[in-house]
Amino acid sequence: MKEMKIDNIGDFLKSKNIKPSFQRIRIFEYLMNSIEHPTVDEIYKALIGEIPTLSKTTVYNTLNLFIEKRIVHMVTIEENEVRYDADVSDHGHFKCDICGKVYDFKANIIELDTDLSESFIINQKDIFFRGTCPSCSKKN
Amino acid sequence: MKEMKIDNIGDFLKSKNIKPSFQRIRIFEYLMNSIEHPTVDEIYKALIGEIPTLSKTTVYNTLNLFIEKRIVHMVTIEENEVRYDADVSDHGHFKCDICGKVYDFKANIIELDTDLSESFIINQKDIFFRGTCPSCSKKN
DNA sequence: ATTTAGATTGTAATGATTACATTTTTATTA
DNA sequence: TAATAAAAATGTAATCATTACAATCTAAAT
Ligand SMILES: [Mn+2]
Ligand SMILES: [Mn+2]
Ligand SMILES: [Zn+2]
Ligand SMILES: [Zn+2]
Repeated sequence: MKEMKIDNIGDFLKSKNIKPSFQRIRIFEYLMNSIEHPTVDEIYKALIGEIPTLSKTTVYNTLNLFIEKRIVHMVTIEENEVRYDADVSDHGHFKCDICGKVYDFKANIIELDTDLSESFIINQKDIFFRGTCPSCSKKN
Repeated sequence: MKEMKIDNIGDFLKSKNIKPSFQRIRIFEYLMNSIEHPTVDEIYKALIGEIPTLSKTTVYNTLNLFIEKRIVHMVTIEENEVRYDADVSDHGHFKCDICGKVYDFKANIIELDTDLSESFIINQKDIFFRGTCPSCSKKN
């Protein structure tokens, strides 16, 4: 879930040099209001009722465009499928190995101390934790 | 590449409650001596010459067992395929978006400041950076 | 109205991973 | 040792996410 509310998604897309087609607006809106980092399949299933002509390929194309324009991040914490996130601010992801749910958390990635030399150009920083979430550990 | 050298892989596997079959020893040895975080396919192709009866399924089964026993980590920085790492110490991965190479780097993950509550049980911490590596940025 | 670029779609292909049944090897016990 | 049981290894086929590619549609520009 993107924290900063965007009032007009069409204008926002235009400001990023993306033509705001109906499908693109709805896909971004859905992603922006999701908390669960949906997969392509989940996005497709959520919108096919409202946009009966939507194809999965369009969802793929749109998300790849959003990633290229840096308004969406790929989340690869899952092994076999990619998830997407409209919150491109620095934050970490926690995946519960029991229930599979993915949680956001704040992390001070900028101050993280590494031995990477200056000559590495860093475009994206991701932090993934795995373990057991509070609600799953309570059940034991 | 695992920094701490293991002199006898059979004994090491036994100490982790893993029966040291020939295939398991060779797969772990290959992973331990690799620097490139190989995929299942790369491991299979590297060993099929020496072990002509090896099947890809065995590589999958073996790696899943190693992960369960916590002597190998999954590296999901790639979108469509999982990579594996016999170095289970805390370190980060940098993927070059140009040449696709994956680099290790040291990172002080333990001191990373997060707002995750105490009730999250963390089993694994991963840090992934993306960008352009020095040798690729030199070419521009 | 014509042209052109971009947007959308569908079909088929690819490629990673898993399910499952079978065979082989190893360990245990009579 | 021989019989039995458990674990390891294998192969085939299925599943599923993703991509390639060609075709169609839309909307803006001339
Ligand atoms: Mn997130
Ligand atoms: Mn590594
Ligand atoms: Zn959980
Ligand atoms: Zn590079």
